[in-house]
Amino acid sequence: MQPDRGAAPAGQLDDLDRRLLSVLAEDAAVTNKALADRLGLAESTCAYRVRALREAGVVTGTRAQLDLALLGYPLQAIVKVRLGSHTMANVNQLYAALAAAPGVIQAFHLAGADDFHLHVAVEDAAALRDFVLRHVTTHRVVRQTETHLVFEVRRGAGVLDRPA
Amino acid sequence: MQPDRGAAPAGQLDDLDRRLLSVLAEDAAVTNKALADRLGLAESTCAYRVRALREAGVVTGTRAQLDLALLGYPLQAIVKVRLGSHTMANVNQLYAALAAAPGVIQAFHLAGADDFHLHVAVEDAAALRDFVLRHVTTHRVVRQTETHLVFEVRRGAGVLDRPA
DNA sequence: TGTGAAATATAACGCTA
DNA sequence: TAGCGTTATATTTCACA
Repeated sequence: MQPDRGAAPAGQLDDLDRRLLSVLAEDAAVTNKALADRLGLAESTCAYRVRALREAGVVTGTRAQLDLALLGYPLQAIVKVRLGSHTMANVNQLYAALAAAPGVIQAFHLAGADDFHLHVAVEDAAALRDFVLRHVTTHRVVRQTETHLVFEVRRGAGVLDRPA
Repeated sequence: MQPDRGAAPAGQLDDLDRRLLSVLAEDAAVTNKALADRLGLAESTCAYRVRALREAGVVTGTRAQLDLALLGYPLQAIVKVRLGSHTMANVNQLYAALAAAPGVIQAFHLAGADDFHLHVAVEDAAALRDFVLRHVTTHRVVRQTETHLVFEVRRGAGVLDRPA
């Protein structure tokens, strides 16, 4: 068992870690050499820190980002879902079903009047209607839905670009 | 519901492309060899298709996914924003400012009563109040905001797991 | 589709401030 | 203790046949 050489524990991220994560959050495919050069680090140091961040669970994975319009799903919407009954079994079961519905990008479980917000991508308006009728309102526990067209989604600044 | 054929990029996406994208969407760091093995392709063929998808713009990039709670931002919220004036200049300028605000993960521009939904991650309740007061309500064009705690966010099934 | 050269990643080590 | 430079080894990528 290797004694850890100060592997960055989850609670103590320094500014260097934040800059590393900031780059990786934008482009996870960057090579270790390029990353090291960009931050003025030695390659060995850079590789070590990145691995430590991975092992600490700060980096949970890497995902390819897709152009949904090019894939044939140019229409996006937010579907607000309100329940009639809030037993834990109802909520959990519905949440799983909604998240698994085809076309759902993200499913938010919220506090407030709306129980869930579904961010969905579909082919066209007809497909959107079909989605709601088929995968949302069919559940008996769903009392009400409200669907809003998404004009545009932008990635935000994220949490890393803060003043240290 | 038939997906219309007009929306596809230069090369039509076949079922193989969808399976490639499905894997890459879950783990962009998968090696070409592993990806080829998993789909029963030759490595060179697999590499060629992935590159073609990249060049076609279907894959727009790869991003590291971070554990926001471990980073020190365990609280997430949806901030609904309503405007008082909807001139194009107002909307565009505000949208840019909101998306650039620290802590914003995603910014949705919507049709309907709410103009924007901001998905934000913050340190605690005080930071959430601070975020709204400092980066949202300070803009004169903002008429009203409404903030909802996010219990949980789940990744949805996405658009690729549909019946072909 | 297959192959081999070049690039890259990984892990270990001693050294330095 | 954290960073650096180096080494050796394994793996991956990419152009070309």
